[in-house]
Amino acid sequence: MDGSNKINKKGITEEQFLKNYNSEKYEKPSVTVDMLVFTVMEEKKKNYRKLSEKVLKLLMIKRADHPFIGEWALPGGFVGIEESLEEAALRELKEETSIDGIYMEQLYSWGDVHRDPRTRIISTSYMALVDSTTLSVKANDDAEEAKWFTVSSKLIEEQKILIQGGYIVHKYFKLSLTADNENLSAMVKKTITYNGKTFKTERELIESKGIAFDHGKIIDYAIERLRNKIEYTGIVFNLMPQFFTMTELQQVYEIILDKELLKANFRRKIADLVVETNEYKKDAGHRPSKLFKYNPNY
Amino acid sequence: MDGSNKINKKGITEEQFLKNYNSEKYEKPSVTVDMLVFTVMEEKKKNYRKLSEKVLKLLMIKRADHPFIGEWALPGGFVGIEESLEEAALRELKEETSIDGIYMEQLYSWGDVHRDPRTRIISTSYMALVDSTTLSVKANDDAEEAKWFTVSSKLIEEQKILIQGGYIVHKYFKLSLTADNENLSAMVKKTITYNGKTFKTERELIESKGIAFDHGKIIDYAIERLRNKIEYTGIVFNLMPQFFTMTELQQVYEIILDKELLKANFRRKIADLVVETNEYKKDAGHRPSKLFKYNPNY
DNA sequence: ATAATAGTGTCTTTCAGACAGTATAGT
DNA sequence: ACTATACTGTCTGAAAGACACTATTAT
Repeated sequence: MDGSNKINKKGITEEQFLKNYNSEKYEKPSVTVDMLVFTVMEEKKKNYRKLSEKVLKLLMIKRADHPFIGEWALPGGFVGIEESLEEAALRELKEETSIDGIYMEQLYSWGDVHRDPRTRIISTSYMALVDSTTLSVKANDDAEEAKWFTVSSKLIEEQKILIQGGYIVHKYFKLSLTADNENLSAMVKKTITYNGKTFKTERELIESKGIAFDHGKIIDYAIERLRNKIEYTGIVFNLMPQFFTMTELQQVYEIILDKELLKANFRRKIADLVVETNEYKKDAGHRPSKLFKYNPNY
Repeated sequence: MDGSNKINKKGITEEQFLKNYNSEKYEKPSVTVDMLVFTVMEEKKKNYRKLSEKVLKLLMIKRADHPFIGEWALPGGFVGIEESLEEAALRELKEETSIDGIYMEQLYSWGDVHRDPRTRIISTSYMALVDSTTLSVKANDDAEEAKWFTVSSKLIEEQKILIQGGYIVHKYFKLSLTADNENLSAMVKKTITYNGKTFKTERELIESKGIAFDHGKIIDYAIERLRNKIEYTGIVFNLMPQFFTMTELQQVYEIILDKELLKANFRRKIADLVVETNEYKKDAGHRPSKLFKYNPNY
């Protein structure tokens, strides 16, 4: 970048400096990426007329070795010395899911000193959103067991404590992951401190059942981000197939936001984000519904 | 966490496993933190009646050694093996500014392979917002020169290219940093790709004058985040003194959003975020204005 | 008196929330 | 005919945007 021949105080040029640079002076942490792969799947219908319900799913891997042997962890792995963070994340994603062109964004970097019992590990988490209709989870090479868990995070308690010149709010979120015979859970305590001047938000994992490392906290963070972003971006469409009905789209909003929406209002709100097609979904014992697709020109 | 005596396939217990764990199997990247310390300062008045104008400032350090010797960089440094990312960021912040209780949040982790010519370095950036009235930048210990630069980022060109089944949008942002006799700049190209299915956003530094490393890109990212967050959080108050007038608050919004706001509407919008006091600012050749403070109960 | 800012009132348009109504397939 | 869903219309109230008006100080 700086092609100059400038010298530093010791009279050394940049070329010489770089040749003699020793990055091993201090001990380095290890760096990993963790993937949060979300998708939406359908539960089977209860009767021929009813629509099928949708659920939010997260991909987890069963740990085959220490530490946390037998517990479930986010897919992920070490960042190679010759690959960027994003390349590492994409590589991990491809190792688990077979398709390309998946939406992915960086979430957060977790750097507590003792978050991994093996050694000092800093992990950057990435969230990926996939359309389950085009998805296939790869055969488990390394006898690695991968499974989709239904996820939900619910606020179960909130307390506000007044302190000198400010206050502290504690929010307790119960995270649940379920899959056929597996039931994992975690309790995350989110603390917002206002000291009369500035805010500080902290997340603490106060209980973790069957979820390895601090991954319960990471999952909770990801769900929060997903909830926020669905409100002001077109991020949902990454979870949808190319063609979908308005009701299907609304269902996805509802499971992510964890609340019911009014049909008429929902349609008005997202009208500009979609384009109608001439196709209809003629399926069950009721009126067929028009298929829509994403409107990228908005 | 898992106090069990489970053994893995090789018949090894967790205790033995951890004792024999060797984290040096693969070469590790170095990890640093970079601080983006923003504040708002006043330019002197033009006449006795006029209000002073406000400017957004960013703290930069002049590089005394290779690489990028003589150019300006964000304050930052290596993460110690026994400190968390956040502790490292707080330590760097304290080395530059003397006061505690500063608002700080993690922004993003930058992990391109060749972003630093010395060695492979992954950097996590943190944004800090400080109230300039209580601020003092520390004396420069290491003959390190620290300086506040006026920052601005402007969208100067936007082009949309239609491609097979989607489009690409290029946005060019011109970043300017100015301080007395220094004039730094960078051009950042933000590319949004829509391939008919998912979006991808990339940032590329296409020009950098006087700004070291990829810091131009990081600064641009931070300004975007600040602009977004000011709209839906109370983050601004970290840039304000305890007591302020409505006009002062509006000025801070205006310099961050880089657009003018209508007084009456602005006051209505933030009315619930502030509480009026009985104090007035009696200063210049015009009507005194009431002082407000932040309303933390909102 | 004047210049500059402080502060308020109100009109219009847009949007969110609530609810009620009509339409249409599959059995 | 019936059931479950598809789809539309409209009322209300809140909020955003635009603009005009009045109030108050230091010089």
